[in-house]
Amino acid sequence: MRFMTSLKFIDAVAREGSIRKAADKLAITSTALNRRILQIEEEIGQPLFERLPGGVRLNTAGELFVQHIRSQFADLARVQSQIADLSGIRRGHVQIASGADALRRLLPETIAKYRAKHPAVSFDLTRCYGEEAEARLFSLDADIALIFAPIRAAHVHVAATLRQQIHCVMPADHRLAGREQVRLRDLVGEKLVLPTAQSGVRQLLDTGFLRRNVEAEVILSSDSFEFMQNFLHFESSLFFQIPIAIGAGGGPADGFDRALVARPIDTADMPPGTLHICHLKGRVLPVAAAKFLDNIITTLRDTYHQSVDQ
Amino acid sequence: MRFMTSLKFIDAVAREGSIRKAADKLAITSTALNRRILQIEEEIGQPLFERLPGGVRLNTAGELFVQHIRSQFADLARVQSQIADLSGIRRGHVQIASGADALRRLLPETIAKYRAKHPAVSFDLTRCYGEEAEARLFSLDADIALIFAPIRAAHVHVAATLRQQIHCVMPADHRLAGREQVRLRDLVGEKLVLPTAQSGVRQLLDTGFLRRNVEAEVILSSDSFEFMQNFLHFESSLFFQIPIAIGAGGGPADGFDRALVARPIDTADMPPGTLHICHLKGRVLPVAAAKFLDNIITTLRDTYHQSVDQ
DNA sequence: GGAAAGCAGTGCAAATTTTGCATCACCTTG
DNA sequence: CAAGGTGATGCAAAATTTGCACTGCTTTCC
Repeated sequence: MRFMTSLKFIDAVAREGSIRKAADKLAITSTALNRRILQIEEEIGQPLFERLPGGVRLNTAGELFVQHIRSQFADLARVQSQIADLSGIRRGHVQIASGADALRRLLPETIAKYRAKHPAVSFDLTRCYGEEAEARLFSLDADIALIFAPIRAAHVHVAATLRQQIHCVMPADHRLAGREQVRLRDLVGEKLVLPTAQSGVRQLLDTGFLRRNVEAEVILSSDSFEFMQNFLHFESSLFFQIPIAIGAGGGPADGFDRALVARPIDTADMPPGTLHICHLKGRVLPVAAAKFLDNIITTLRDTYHQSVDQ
Repeated sequence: MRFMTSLKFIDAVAREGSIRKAADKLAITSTALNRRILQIEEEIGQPLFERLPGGVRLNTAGELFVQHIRSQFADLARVQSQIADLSGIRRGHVQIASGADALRRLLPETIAKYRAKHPAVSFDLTRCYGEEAEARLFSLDADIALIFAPIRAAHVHVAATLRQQIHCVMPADHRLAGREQVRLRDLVGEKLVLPTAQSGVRQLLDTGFLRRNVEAEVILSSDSFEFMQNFLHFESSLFFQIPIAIGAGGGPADGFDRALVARPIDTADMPPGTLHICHLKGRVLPVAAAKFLDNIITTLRDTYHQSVDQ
């Protein structure tokens, strides 16, 4: 997109915090880049960057302008995707910010299914926690966010929600494996492997332990579900997941080998958490992203036979 | 704005319906313009214009793209205005679509008052009827619309409303001039001068006559209030206006010389109409426009001692 | 039916703009 | 005080954009 280069350059400089570094990334000389920026600043009538000894930084005007630039890019992507759709070819790029939960089963499955129908659509998956996901929606670095945590910011539009009870994952021969449900007090004395504090699952668990006055023996915190799951094979312990991470649908490879089973926490001890499927409020998504969002929602509805929309 | 030229060119061609004509307006050769358009079409990957024997016309993709372009321009204007505001200087250009009513007194007064405080803000006033005003908001050719008629389109956001009773304007020595209010049946046998059919005032009057079964003798229809008012000096007749057009506040020149008086229609015969002060839904107005909108609303509130907001 | 006038598209050379090199002035860090 | 980082600037080369002359097409008007 020739006519957007100057704007792209400004965005790059803002991100890098240095004209020379940005020039390297953009494969031009710093002097050319410098002059483009000076020219635009002159056209705007005011500087957009503060010149610091170690580089440049956006000033207030620059912040406003860069935000404008980014929304332009996002809107251009939307228009392009819509135009491509006119000729029957769905084309585009979908950027998703998601917690680790949805990245385990839900997104791989849903994306593969979608790409089977529309191979010209590419995806970008970024794993992050609630707050960062919201920030990514705002900075237009993400089209869609899947957040298993309360929504904080007002600028986030929740397209759908899904209630998910936390499950306790344990070796198949564990004393609790026979139960239909697990009570929190059953976990006393058990060695627990929990997600990091930023995770929505962890926050729910901590609240539950606190309220039920259960002393949890946390032997390990990790942000990797894969690590935690594999750890169970070496040291007998418990970890926790929500159904979308387990793949309750029960596909060919359902996330667990035979040696592990998942049992839900009793809802009396801990209410289900909410998975939020979101995009930026007021934003019209590119066709590819909008349709993929629909796909996620119908997939979830079909899999969990729950009302999903909001 | 160097970096917007290509987009400005496309917009111009779309408006003119011909590359040559647009080139004339833009003061470049048609060949240069032609090639810029071909280049952008190539970058988009699809033609934006249909080539007709008599010129060019946007195709579906082009419609989408041009709409995107226009929203970009509008948003850029917003950002520029916001940046200018940062340095204390309010700068900008406010585009207003308004019925003839508000153009008589309300807007001249309000704009002059605003410009006294912010002389770097320029204005563009376009007189038009409800439907066109809504279209102008949508095509971003207007920031603000003042419409004395029902709002039809869903994309219009009504920032404020003001109830306005239609007044009957007559020579000061007319037999009805003594009344506090005028009933519709009093108008039987009178020679009436009415606004054109598209006007909101006319539509209210027609409805009223129909409902009260009054045979109105319309000797003249016009879209010019000034013409109608002056006509009364030559042939004794009645015409109709709403308070904002008369200047109920009663400034130094209150729109009428001594020879004319205005009396409201009895609300039992005809409910007051509604003046809608609108902008495009979901749009963030440039600072200059947003603040001017506030000014209109406070002016109206102070003048008419009515609750104005909605 | 044919000429005239309108339109968009194209090859080629001139004009303009953008780029890169060398270099300056400035600041921080060691 | 030197070294290494930053953004800014003069000048010539490279790249792009522009304008002219012209083509091929269609409609319109005589």
